[in-house]
Amino acid sequence: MSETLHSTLIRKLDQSGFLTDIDRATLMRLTPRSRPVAARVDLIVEGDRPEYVHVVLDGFACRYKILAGGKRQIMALLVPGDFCDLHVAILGEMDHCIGTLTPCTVAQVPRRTIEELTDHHPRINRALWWATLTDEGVLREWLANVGQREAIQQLAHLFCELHLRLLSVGLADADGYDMPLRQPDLADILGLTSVHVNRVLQELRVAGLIVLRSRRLQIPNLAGLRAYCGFNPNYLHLTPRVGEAEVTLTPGA
Amino acid sequence: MSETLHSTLIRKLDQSGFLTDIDRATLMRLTPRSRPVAARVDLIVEGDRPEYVHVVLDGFACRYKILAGGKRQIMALLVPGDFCDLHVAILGEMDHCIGTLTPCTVAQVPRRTIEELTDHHPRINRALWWATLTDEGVLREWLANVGQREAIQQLAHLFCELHLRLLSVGLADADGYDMPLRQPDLADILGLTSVHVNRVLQELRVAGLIVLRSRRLQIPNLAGLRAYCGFNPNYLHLTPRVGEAEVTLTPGA
DNA sequence: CGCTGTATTGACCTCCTTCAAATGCGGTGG
DNA sequence: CCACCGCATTTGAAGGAGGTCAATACAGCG
Repeated sequence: MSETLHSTLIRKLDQSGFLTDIDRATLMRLTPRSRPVAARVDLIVEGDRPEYVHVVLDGFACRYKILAGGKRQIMALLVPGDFCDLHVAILGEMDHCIGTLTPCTVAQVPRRTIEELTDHHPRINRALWWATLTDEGVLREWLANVGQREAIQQLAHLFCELHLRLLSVGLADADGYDMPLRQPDLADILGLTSVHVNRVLQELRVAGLIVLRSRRLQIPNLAGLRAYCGFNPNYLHLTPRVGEAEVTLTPGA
Repeated sequence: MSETLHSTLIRKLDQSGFLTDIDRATLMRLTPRSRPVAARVDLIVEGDRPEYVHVVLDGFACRYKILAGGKRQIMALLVPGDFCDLHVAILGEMDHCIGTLTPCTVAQVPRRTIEELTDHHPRINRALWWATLTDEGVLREWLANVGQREAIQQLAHLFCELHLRLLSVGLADADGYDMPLRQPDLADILGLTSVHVNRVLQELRVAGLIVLRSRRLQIPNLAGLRAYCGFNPNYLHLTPRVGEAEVTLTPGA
């Protein structure tokens, strides 16, 4: 199921709209080196200064921090195509951890290779900027989600976001996708307890907004779910063609 | 009080450690154009495609979003030296608003100038990357703050962060700084109500952790405040010299 | 000295947490 | 095919952090 570094990376960076054939050829010359990683394994921990930048080829990983008190906050979901740690190419030391949530395939690119790309290939540099800035857009939306929305709308919003992100990499279809995250993972994304996530999931089911069983999320009424949480996909900066079929933006409850 | 674009920008980007004299000379050739902006005024609103990148020279501004329901989440504080919208040079359309919180002086740099810098000046490019990635680090910490900490520790953490950030631009001293934010602003940063911020501020005062009156925040016991909220400054990626005098990292309560 | 905006207080409410136990489910071995 | 194990989900009861609404106090300022 897992794809190559080349196809994954090119599909991802092509979404920026900056690449030319020359750039794609440059990316094709990268020497892929990938490895399987089990679920719930750390790829990088806070304080590391890794020599490689990681790209997820298959599975779900996440950025997270453990705070004093032992609570975990997940600060990003990393799905196939996402860079785990472009940061370290610039900042040196990691200020958070990266771990798998499901079994993953992960590719490694030497830090020097990234530096070479940003220094000498302006359009690839811009495409990498684009990837970083869209990540930041997602992060901002998550902050708004956790800070302002009620639990039930938080969950609905997360499901809407994942739907579009997975669509853009061919891992979802119009009305659903595989949802391998467990309830405690969802809880640590949203700043809730897993108990409350459980109760709220049931509310969403009863409202007919989702069908979630055996690790598969079905969305019977996409427009309804989006309206319910006030979902506006602009922060993902996707090309218009990705799953924009019938976005109805009625202000949510 | 407001400084020039040149000195502000160079001080900021120099923190990355990437600039040479040549780069600084390049930055000196920028033609500054700055303007005063009153408090509570929008510089850019969601959906804009501005032709200028803004830099705060004086005062406090913020990134924010208004969600369906009218609630405001502040997603970043912009203090002197901070870029408001490097994003637009790459992403085109803004996915959030930027507004002043206090009276500000703001400089404008044409979008094309930024593109020219990122394309042809590798070390300035990296310095801009550094600025963006540290912003992202702050955003992650805010998410963890809002998602996992109790209100009183959230406030303490915010005060610790601001202390270091303002120290790094010469706007704080060892034991305090000017705090122009009103309680509703603090509330929208932390995902709380202003009523609750008020009550929690009093708790911090009673605990002897802060003295806050007439827009001035005093921190009588910095190590104590940091320990109280488990503050770890690593995410700011500051050079060691900035205010690291006596960071004591005892895990917070 | 009154005006305006911010800070403060009180009473009540509810969303979410906590703790602990029970249920369900996918796999495995007998 | 069934019994059993380990894991995730589900449920219940009770408590607490923070929200809501509305009134009051206060500070800076013309």
